[in-house]
Amino acid sequence: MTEEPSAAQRPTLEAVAARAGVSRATVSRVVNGGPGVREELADKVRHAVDELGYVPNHAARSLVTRRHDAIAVVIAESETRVFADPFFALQLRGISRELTAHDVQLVLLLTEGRDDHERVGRYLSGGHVDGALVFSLHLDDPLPGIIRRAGLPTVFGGRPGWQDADAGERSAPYVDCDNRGGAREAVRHLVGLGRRRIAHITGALDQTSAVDRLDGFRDALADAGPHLIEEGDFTFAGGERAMRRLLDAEPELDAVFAANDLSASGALRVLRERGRSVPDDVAVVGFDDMLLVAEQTEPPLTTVRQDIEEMGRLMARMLLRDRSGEGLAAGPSSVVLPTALVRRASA
Amino acid sequence: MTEEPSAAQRPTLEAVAARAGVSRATVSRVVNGGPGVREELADKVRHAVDELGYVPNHAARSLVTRRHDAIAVVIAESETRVFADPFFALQLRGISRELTAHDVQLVLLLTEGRDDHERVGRYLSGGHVDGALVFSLHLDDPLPGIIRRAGLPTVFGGRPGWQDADAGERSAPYVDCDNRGGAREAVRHLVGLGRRRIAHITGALDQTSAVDRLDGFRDALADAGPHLIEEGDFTFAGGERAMRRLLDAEPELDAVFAANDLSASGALRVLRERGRSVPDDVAVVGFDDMLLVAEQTEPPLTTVRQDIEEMGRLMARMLLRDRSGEGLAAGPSSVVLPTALVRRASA
DNA sequence: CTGAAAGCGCTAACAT
DNA sequence: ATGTTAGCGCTTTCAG
Repeated sequence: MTEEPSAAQRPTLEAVAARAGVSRATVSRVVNGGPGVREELADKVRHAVDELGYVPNHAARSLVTRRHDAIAVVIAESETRVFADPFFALQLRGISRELTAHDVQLVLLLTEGRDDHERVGRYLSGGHVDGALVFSLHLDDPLPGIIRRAGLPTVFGGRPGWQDADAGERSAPYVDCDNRGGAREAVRHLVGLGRRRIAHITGALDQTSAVDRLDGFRDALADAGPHLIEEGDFTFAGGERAMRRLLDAEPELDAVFAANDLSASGALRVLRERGRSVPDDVAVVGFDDMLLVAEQTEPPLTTVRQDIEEMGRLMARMLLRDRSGEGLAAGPSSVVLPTALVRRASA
Repeated sequence: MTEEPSAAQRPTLEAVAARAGVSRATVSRVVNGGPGVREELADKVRHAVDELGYVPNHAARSLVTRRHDAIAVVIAESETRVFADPFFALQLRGISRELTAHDVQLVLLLTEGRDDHERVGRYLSGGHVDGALVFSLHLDDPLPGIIRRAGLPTVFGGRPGWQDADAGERSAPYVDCDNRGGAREAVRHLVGLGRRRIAHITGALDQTSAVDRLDGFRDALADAGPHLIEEGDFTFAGGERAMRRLLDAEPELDAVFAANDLSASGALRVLRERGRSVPDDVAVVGFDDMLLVAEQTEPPLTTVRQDIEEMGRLMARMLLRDRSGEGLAAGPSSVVLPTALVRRASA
């Protein structure tokens, strides 16, 4: 009644050693692929391991090695966006793939606003994981500071917003796509189509991706009047709102570049409501190439593609490289991936 | 050069004890809220903890308590669906919320097909986590067996497909929504609208949710001819394909119930292509109430809502209840949540 | 109510 | 090449 019925006592290194007639150290060597064990003995050990169904105790191992073979993925995004947008899911998959290949576990930390930062900080400083992958920072986010103090190897997803000076000598490594270049290309495409009044629906401007895309827009259209730029927030509803304001301010507009596909999709909806045909009256370009959204809008969306899964994979790879002790000098400290314009029907 | 520059030696229980002038045992009691420590001493200890910035070493603790304060979330879904569908993201959020409240960590295990099952099984049996939440099982999935053998407390997301007999006396606890009842209600709604030729696009029939929804369809429409039922796979493309076949087989159909919103959305696209107006010519009902999809289709989708996030939260709660030793007799072993029809424009 | 001491299972020097 | 040994940091009887 008090005894745990199943989940019997798991065999220890000691038990394997006894069974194989060797010392614990030898078993440890075999299990961890250590060097210099006679093949004959190693075989015996492996047999004993199989027979007993031995699995190393991770806690005991961590206690001495101070490694955890686990990294944290922190998604610092609130309600609205995280899960309306398959973006994070794709990154997660990329990350998961890479980690799996290295037998490293993924601890997922979802934050729900500022209160959570403390909790996350505590966890990250708590020495439970070997590193962290941090996404979707906002400009005033306290997380980077917390992390730096914790001294935990970290790679950021998207260029962090703080000044490089703050970060000391080496700034934190990050992976991002070429937001500015992609935006520029999108707008140039619109210009090439002969559009003259091109508007922009921005993303949430407390994130560098939104700022960079806005910069790209301006690169291509230095003289765009302020009434052609309307702030959005990367959501569908934000896209709708922005599109309404744009149409009110500039009924003659003939193109719009939205900071992501979700807001482009909101814009499309408003354009339809207002009787503008796309792309005839108004051409629309998005950003992300989120298939679930871009392929299913009416009409399908011309957009700027970024390889989101690859970004995730890359982040994980950079973190693991760091972890394996290569440290400072190895490889570039940040990576910016190229984007590509994907033409569909909307522009 | 060889010294780790940051990440200095973290203080141990011992250090705190020395600082507070008490024994390790006392510090341990205070830190863990143990009973019977004089308030005066406890205060001293707490001060020392703060001054030193002491954080307990999790590995050391696990080693002796055999608890990990971590659970695994296993998503056993392949490429196609996991990340096309915000479904899992929502569940994850529900789970994360509940776990956070209990200071339990979430280890995410994404599988990529059968090869991965072994890896996941090994991890789950490896004694790294206190329990598991498992999603999206397919009928012939080896995972349940592996898990049962590992003797790990587990709650399934969605009714598992195996026969109860296999599972021994108590079958595995799960959380699901009332797929059958929801489907029935959807179809009755269509009938109430006066529709006479109602078709069904199923989900992937190796998952119980798809089978249950099909059963619900049949409950309401016992005499539906087989040419009115077309197999889909819960994807947009699957919905398109199925809709085409249905229209070919039964051009006169005036309604379709799709097993989820994504496939309903594919159906909508085909209906538009073929010049049928929705809902005038053909009424369409989906399942899930995935806002990203259902609110943005043209026209917006009438669908069956399930509270996905709540399902996640509930699963976590059930698992934690189990973990806290209440064991067998406490509470119902499975939960089926109600669904609700959400009327929009498509039916 | 508090302290002393015995491990939890494993790795990594250090011997041999 | 293999074995011996000393902890890693913590919880938990058991004495006092």
